[in-house]
Amino acid sequence: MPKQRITKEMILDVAFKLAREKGGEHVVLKNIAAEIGCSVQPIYSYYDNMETLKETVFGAAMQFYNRFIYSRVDADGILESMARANVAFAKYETNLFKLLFLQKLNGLNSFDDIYEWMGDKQAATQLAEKLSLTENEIKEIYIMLIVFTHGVATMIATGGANISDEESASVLEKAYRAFVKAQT
Amino acid sequence: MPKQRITKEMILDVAFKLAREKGGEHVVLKNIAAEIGCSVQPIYSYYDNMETLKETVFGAAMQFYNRFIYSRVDADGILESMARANVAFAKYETNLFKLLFLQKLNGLNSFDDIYEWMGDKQAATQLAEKLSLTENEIKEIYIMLIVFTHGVATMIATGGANISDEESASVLEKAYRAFVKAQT
DNA sequence: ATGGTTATATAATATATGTTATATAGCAGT
DNA sequence: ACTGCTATATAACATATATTATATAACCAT
Repeated sequence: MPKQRITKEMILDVAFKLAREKGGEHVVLKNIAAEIGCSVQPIYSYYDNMETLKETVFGAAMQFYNRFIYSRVDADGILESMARANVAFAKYETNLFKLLFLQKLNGLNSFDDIYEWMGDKQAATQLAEKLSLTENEIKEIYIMLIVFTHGVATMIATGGANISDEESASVLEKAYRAFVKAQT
Repeated sequence: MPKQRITKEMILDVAFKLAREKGGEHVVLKNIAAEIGCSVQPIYSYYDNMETLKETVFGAAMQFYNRFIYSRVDADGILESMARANVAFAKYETNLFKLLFLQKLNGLNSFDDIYEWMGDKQAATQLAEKLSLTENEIKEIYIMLIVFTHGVATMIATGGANISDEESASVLEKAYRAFVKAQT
């Protein structure tokens, strides 16, 4: 049999690159094939249909997001750095941000779910000691800050992204301090 | 000439209803024609192309949004009621919320722009007296609350909308108090 | 070297959308 | 009643997408 010129990885890489650089709506058969320089058959030999390929791209985007955030988390100032990282993701990886957080539904049912879903429990415990607050109070602060951060991030992602990093960092800091102060 | 059976208003009404009840992506030629029970010609006789019709639908959605919000604004507690109204819009008019705030770009460049764009100046002046704060401090609170509200609204609109009105009202109230307290 | 397996290419098919061309038929004015 | 204008219908055309069918050609085993 002839050796394979196109691998499953090549297809996913190109599809992900399209999603990242042009937006999720550009992840279509002909664009992928054209970018690789092949026909549509290799794609169908690895993926049953476009649907499953797009799901794989979504998973890759989620993985990319997690690495992006964790690479920017700072041990002192966990919540603030995480908030800044999320806003940076919305600004510099706008297409992926939209794909992950503005299109797909993830079925949250309460704000506690948000904490479960996004929360980093270890960080919460550490911070409770540092600020000498209860874990429940930290949780409260965390949820409030996540919601606020998501507001900033969404506005940046949908608004054309011209708010400077300094300005968004400043507003995040204000929100964080306000939420901490409120627990007094 | 034969009397016209289909009016421009009928077309816009049906297109808007589709956007509201099924989502913006369902505003397509055949759906509109099918819903009215006519061919595609009347639509083209009133609108040059689908693009302009969709822009008109967007405008109608914006008008609907403004009425929705203003009908729920309460004279005492302007900011809180406006925040709750925005979250209610995201929950009960999810399709329109997505159309207006999660898809189109509106080109904001700074958070001051947000204030200019969304802000109700009169409310700000009144509130400044009531809380005996400067207008700049009110502006600060306003911007922070708008961002927070947008975070809640977006999470509800994209997350499947099962957070109760009480829970979201409670979290909005907390945020408002935190932002007011921070100006002390 | 030859034949068979299979990776890939080419091309056909299906569906959804928008747009335009042609046909029909209802009403106003004479 | 006839003529002509025009609102609407029917149908053709164009494009974009996914999917499937058929053809080709490269490589391994014999």
